Amino acid sequence: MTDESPAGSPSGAPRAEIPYRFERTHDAAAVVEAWSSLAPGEESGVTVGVAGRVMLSRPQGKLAFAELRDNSGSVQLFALAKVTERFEEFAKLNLGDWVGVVGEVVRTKRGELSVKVARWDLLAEARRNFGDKWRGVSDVEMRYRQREVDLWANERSRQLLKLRSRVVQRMRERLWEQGFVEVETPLLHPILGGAAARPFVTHHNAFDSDFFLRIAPELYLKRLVVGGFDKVFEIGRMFRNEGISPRHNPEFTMLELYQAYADYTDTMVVFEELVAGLATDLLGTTALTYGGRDLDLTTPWRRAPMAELIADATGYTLDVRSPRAELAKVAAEVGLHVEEAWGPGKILLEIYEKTTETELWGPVFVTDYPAEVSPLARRHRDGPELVERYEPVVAGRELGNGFTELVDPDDQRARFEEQVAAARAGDEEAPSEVDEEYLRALEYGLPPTSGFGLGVDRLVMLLGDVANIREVIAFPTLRPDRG
RNA sequence: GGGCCGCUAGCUCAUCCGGAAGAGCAGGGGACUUUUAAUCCCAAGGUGCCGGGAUCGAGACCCGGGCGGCCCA
Repeated sequence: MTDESPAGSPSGAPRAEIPYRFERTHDAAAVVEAWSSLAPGEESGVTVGVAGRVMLSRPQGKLAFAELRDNSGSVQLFALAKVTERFEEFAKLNLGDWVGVVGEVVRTKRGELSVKVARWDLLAEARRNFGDKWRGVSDVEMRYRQREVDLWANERSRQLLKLRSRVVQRMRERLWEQGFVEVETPLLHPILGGAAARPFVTHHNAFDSDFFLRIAPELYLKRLVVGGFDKVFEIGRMFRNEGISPRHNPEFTMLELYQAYADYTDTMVVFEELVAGLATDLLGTTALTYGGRDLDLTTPWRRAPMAELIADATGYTLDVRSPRAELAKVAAEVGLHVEEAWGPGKILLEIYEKTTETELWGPVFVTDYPAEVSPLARRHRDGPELVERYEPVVAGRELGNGFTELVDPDDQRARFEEQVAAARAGDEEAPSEVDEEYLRALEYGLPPTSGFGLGVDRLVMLLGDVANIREVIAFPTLRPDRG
């Protein structure tokens, strides 16, 4: 179904040769805007060059009308046998054909602003059609596998990818304005690190060694802080070898940011101001609607410890210091299968994710995570079982993850060793060896630092009000169709 | 990984007690000097996702597989 034959067949009539370039003077939106006050039946006397796809065609004897669509919008083409060169051929243009047109801007008697075609070139022939001209393409599989068709057929798809582009652009500009330096760190990692996730593995031939596609840039970015970049960020692709769902794509885009001399209370402010600012830049407001429900991103956002939120949601008073047996009992009551290897912190986190996170509409910073599940975060100033970590939760999902960074090389080594032990016990999301290069960097001295990651795809979903991550990814990962 | 649903013309969809597969749009031919999903006439267009099975007979029923969607883990 993805390899259908070309629709119909060319008429066989000789087509003009495809030119190598076309001199465009205006895009469709510019024409429509510049001549908005032209009266019905009036001719502007100005000749323009426009180009795009023919999305509707209405030949009518010695006249022909067509809708020309380009990246900016649409404008009508108006052809007359007496005026338009190769009129017969123009009247036979197929939907989807690309044309470049030179002609005068006029408004028809019926009031439609048009370019009256004098000269024109076929710029590309559409040998395949672009779906039903009224209903477009709705087959979800086709929309994702043949995104080029979807983008022409569905305005909404185009809007979402444009929104994504503007989100990333404004994100960069805002961070630059705040003095953050944008950097790029390796995608090929010799050791797993920076997050808990199963990796993709690849192979470098010359070194004859395996590399992991990165699951997070965290350790490299903090090494740059050690090197003196006190405000850094990276926007880039991450790869996690996990299942696909409406909220997960195996490759996704993350902003990760670090600021020296700051703790987690400082970067929570950076986070909420960034997200609220982007909403204002792109939607003009922080009062959103998501999935038909109001969502107010106005700062400051609520901050609440995980244990408090669990108590609110479930009535259970628990924290990381609760006896493991008690935590396990509650976990079982809420339907979790508790594994032997889970300590109290892991059980508490699972209870939170199962019972509480999806119920949080937010925005809210869930704070103070168990140290056991946060190997890169600094222990809480109020007690070593917790760390100074937060996850901003919006619409029942985490939008990011941040913390006061662990700067003590001895504690970091101990945490790495716990992870390696977990990997030996079968945890496929844990690194199998201690990252000595990172520990060495910490030994050179990492000042007090805080940072966060922000899921760019999920942010665009939120701002664009869509439920499926694939809507905001140009080419989402699909199973190869070898049917 | 499990459950439910979907897959019919290039696109959007019908057909449904199991009895030789239809429409609109697109594409082809023709008419039409101000159209707006233009209209009208003509002709053409199918491996009913793939493979098995029961049946005189399957797009439809059964089994297996593929791809996708949603939900759950």
